[in-house]
Parts: sequence; structure tokens; C-alpha cells
Amino acid sequence: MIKKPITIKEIAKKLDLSISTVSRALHGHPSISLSTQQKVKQMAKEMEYEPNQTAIFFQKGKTFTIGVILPELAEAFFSSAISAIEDIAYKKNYTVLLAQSHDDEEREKQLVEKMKNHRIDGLLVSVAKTTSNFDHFELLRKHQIPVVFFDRIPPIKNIHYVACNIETGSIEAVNYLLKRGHRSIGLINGPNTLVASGQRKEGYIKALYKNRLKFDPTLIVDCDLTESGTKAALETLLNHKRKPTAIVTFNDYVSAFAIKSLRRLNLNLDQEIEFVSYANSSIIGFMEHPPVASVEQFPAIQGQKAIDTLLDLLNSDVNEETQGYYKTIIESQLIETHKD
Amino acid sequence: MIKKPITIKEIAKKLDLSISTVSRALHGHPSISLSTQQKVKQMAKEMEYEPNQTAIFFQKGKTFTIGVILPELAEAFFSSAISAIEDIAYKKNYTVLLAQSHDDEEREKQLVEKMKNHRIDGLLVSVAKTTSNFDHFELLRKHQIPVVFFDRIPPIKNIHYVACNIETGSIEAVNYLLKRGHRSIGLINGPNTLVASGQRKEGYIKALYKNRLKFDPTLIVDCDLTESGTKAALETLLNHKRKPTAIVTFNDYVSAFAIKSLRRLNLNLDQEIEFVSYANSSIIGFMEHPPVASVEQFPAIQGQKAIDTLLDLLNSDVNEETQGYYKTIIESQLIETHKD
DNA sequence: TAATTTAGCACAAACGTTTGATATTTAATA
DNA sequence: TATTAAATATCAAACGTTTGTGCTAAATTA
Repeated sequence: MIKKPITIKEIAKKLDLSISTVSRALHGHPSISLSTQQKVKQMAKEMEYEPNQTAIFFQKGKTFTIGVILPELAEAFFSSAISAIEDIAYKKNYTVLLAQSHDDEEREKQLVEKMKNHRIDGLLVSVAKTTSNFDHFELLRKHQIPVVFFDRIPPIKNIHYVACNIETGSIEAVNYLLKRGHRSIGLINGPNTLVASGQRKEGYIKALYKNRLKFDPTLIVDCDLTESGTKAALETLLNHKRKPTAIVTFNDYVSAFAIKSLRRLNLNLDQEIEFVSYANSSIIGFMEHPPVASVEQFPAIQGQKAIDTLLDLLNSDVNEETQGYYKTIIESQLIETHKD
Repeated sequence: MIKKPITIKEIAKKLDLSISTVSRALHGHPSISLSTQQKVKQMAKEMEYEPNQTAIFFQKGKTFTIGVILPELAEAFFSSAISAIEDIAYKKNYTVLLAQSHDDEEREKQLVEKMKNHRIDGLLVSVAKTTSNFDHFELLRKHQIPVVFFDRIPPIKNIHYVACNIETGSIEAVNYLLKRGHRSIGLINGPNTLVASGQRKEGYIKALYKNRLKFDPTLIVDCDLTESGTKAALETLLNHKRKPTAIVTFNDYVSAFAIKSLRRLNLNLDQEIEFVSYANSSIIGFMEHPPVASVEQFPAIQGQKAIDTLLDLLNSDVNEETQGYYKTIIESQLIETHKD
């Protein structure tokens, strides 16, 4: 048996009331007597009335939907973030429209268009690596659709964002290794086109300076983050005249590759090299020889803060220009690997 | 400067045409002359007209939106799946409404309600572990909203689904180990409340029978999939009178835990135990001593097939009762670990 | 009792678009 | 030239809800 959705109109007819009365009754409007409110609500339940959200969205010009655009849904960092975002959205009775840019500027642009037309109430974005033009986001501003950027922030003024301060963690990482007695510390970094690479490098250098140690640029090797690239970078460091006894790597995967490669070379465990990496992702728990520590970037917390500020923006009807911009920085944090 | 969305009404006024003409012109309706079509389209572009999708959704009773409910967005399997789903949705100009059930029946139920009210065109679901009552899905049937289940299929009749046949891979796995000379093969399985555990066990047993080997139930040990649980299960097997020389594990994580634990015990590498696991997840690439093979369950392909059949359903207006149900089975496949 | 407030409800417009039915203009035919 | 057909455009209803305004009757006040 097929059941087509029933409307307040039909409730009205059945109770011999006007449509508006039914609508108000369902919302508990004070100008409707309690007795009719009861009757209407009762009848609505009986008839299994479900409000047509598309009609409500249309008429209110608000969809209680927020768009989320991420570079890659399959990446652990972003899937943790979206998971946290969805949780909060669910609690606050918002709905999540999800899309991935695959780090493609054109696609990102189209997605923004599409979401705007969908009349999302607000947008959460972690921008694509390739994006160089940010007009599509400016467009949203004109349409009064608030945007909160997170993790990957565009280099433009006057935006709301949540970001992670890598430097803190970087400095902690180097300090940690120094405290453990290392004096020659290498850095296997990512491609220098990435902002993230720059941040890691900055922190690494600052920490050395703060400890009055001289900084040797040749101890920093860039790599493309692949297994073979990591291997090559590692070998460069192993052949360095001041062969490092500890290495900081761009992320946990790079550490994993490096450690794997190192152990294939059958080096003595005694003279093992210690690693510190970034992300503190779950693979550390599965490694036989994990890095000694990893810089946590709190994807879930970032996602959470991002949607929090977005919801804030949505519920304060104050014009954004007047009230300034939210800029939230999460401090990254060095997490020592749990030994069991 | 704030810009409120412009409508076809305004285009109509500007060109001194009727609203309906503008609407038809924009859609290239044959009863509108080419010259006016040109004019209208031109003007629309100039005025930066963007159709109000909420109005269209409302009036058409169709939202070009599909709901996706998954147990955990942060799990690699599901994030791969959603990534593939989103890709196809994007190509076909559909939009994805995403939510996670956290394996909670009540939440799943509420999400289904919410999505129904959102007037999604169709739904993709991987059901929560705890779900025992499936009425909320039956409800959708009444509302003519097609549902395609994938990976986690409810035990009810007359549904569309895409699932993975674990048995194929299980049999392959055991055959593979037998071919490598193993005669005592253990199985560290998941909790037997999981369908997935049953499937693995089935395949394991079948493979042994097919090879005319006797099946020893004590070589199967259940575990809770945690690290400590795995360790305990492993020890049980190590103390077995017919100590296995190869072990099949519920998934890659269990293998990782077991291997890690084994190596902590400092066993001789010569008499090492070989592992085969399930999921073929990316962590294998980061392990120093990975399992020799893993049964791939193709999350992306499953997601893809699922949305394909859903879109099929949406675009064939034939009543689903008359045309039967889609039942797609993906064969799992043993993937040997790439050695480098 | 008359005037005024208040309670409780109905009317109708509006949101932006699509679409079946209808009207007008133009071209084609007899 | 009158008649019909084809091309082009308009009218108006509909989708389901919300909400400002108007209306009626009862309750309050003077």
C-alpha cells in the first residue's frame, strides 16, 4: 500500500479548522486555545503527519543544512573531522551536505556553486591544495552564507577559520629529542609547495635556535611522501657526515616507511635512530617499531570547533562585518607513543 | 554590498515577458522562439541568476539528494565507500546527505526519519550492528523512497542490496596457506555475534573440507578485536597442541596486533608464523612484517555499485514491486602482499 | 448598557518555480 | 480574402508551509 505524505491541509479539513490554525497549533502558538492544540496534535499523530521539510525550507529560506567540502574523504584526518562534524550537526538538528574536492580547484568551485544553490545555511571548508583563486568563497559572502575554513586555510583576509598551530608541536618534538640526548636531528619534510612543510621546517629551526644549537640546512631533506621518496630521503640522511641519530618526519606514514626501510637494512638495534612524526594517526598503534612520539593535530577537535563557530554565526543575526572574524588556533601537541 | 538572490520574476519584468516564458526559455522549451531563448539566457547570465533549488525541490517533490547512513565515518572501510559514493553522486549531479549511526539502532531510526522529512530521493545504508528492528526502513517503502543496503545487510526479504561474498576470499585464503605448506592453520575470529565472523568461519571450514583435511574447532579462537584480546587469542593458539604455523585473522588490525605481539616474544624468525587477514587496508603498506595476504572487500566498488543501483531505481519509474529486487554480490579476493 | 479589550480563530498573501490550458500572433492554405 | 494551422507567448493553479492582518464573539471595564 502506497502512502502519500499527508499535509496540514488535510488535518485542517478533518478537524474543520483553517490551515493556519493547524500550523499554529502544531507550533504551540499562544493565540490558539490549549484544547484545539491538543486536538490538532492528537490528530496529527494519528494521521502520522510529517512536515514537508522542502516546503518549510522553501518558505523560510533556511534549510538547517550545512555544507562540508573536504579534499579527500578517505584520508584519516578528514574522516575523523567529518565524523566529529556530523556528530555535532546531529545534536543541533542540522544536516550535513558532504562533498570532496579531490584537491581540484575547479571541482571545489563547482561544489561551492552547487551548495549555494542548495541554499545551505553555512559552509565548512578545508580548501584544495591547488586552489589559488578564492572568488568562489567571496561569492558566498555576497549571498550572506557564512563560511568557516578549517585546517587548510586560504591566504586571504577577513575570514573565519580554525587552524592548527604546527609550530608548537614542532618545537616540542625537537625539544623532546634533544632531551633524549640527540644532537644531530634530521628532518624528512614534505614538498615545499605545501604550507604544512613550511610550518614544520619553521618549528624545527626555531627549536634549534632556542636551544642555541646551530642549524644545518642539509639535515633537512624534502620528499614526495611516497615510500620510495622516503627511502631516498632516508639514505641521504644516513650518508650525511653528521649522521642524525633522530629524525623528524612529515607524518606518520613517512615514519613508517623510513622505519621499515631502515630495518630492511638490518642495522643494529642499539644504534637505532629515533623518530618523531606528525598526525598521531592510528597506524602508530599497529606498528612494531613506532616513532617515539607524534604531533597530534586534533582533527576531531578542529572539525568540532569549526562547526561550533559556524552555528554561532548562524544563530547570531548580527552582520558579520560588524562583529569581526573568528580565528581559532588549536595548539598541536606532542604525544609520546604509548608503550605496552 | 549584500546581494539577494534574483528570481525569474525579475528577469521577466526586465524583458517584459511572463514568468512562465522565462522559465520555459531557460529550459529550452520548444514553444519558445529561439530568439527569446537567447535573450532570456543572456539576461539571466548578466543578472547572475541562480535558480532557487529549494523552490524547485519543493515544487518538483524531488531533491536530487540521496541520503547515506553509515556506522562510522572514521573507519577506513566506510570512508573509502563514502568517497566513492560521493564521486558518482557528483558526476550524476546528485547531492549527498551524510550521517553516521555509530552503530546505534535508535540513532539510525531517527536519521531515517530526518532524511525522509528532508525528502531525499533515495537512501544508501550500511546498517548498525545493534539494529534488530527494521520497521524504519519499511516506512520508507511506503513513502516510495528506494533504499539500497550495502555491506551490512539486514536479514529481511525484498530489499535491494550490494554485499561482499566473504566466503570466496576465505576459501582462497586457506587454500593459499595450504599451498604454502601449512597444515595447521589457526583462525583468530571476531565476536560470533557478528555476521562477518560467521562468514569467515564458514569459508575457513569449507576450504578445509574441500581439501579433505579434518577441521579442528579448537583452532578457532574468538576475540573482541582489541589489542589485548588479540594477544590473548594468539597465546591460546601458541599453546595449542597442534601449534598453527599459519593464522587467519578477522582483519588487518588483528594481524598487526598479533604480529606485533609475536615479535615482542622474540621468536625465531625461521619458525615464524604466516598470517592472512581481511580488508587489505592501507596499514599493510606501513607494516614492517605484514601478513602474506589479505582478503580485499572492495569498499569503493561496493559503494559505487550501491549508488549505481540506487540511481537506476530512481530513474526507472517502474514500481519496484513489479520489477524485483537488485541483489549484487561482489566477490572478495585474496590479495598477496606486495613485496618490495 | 455601551464601550473596550481580549481570546480564538480564519483569510489570504507570500516564498520561486513548473506546467497544463488558453490566448494571441504569424504563416500557410484554399 | 477568408479559413485553418502552426508558432509563440501568457494565465493561473499548484506544491505545503508560515505569518501579518482582519474578523467574530466572549469577557472585561466603565
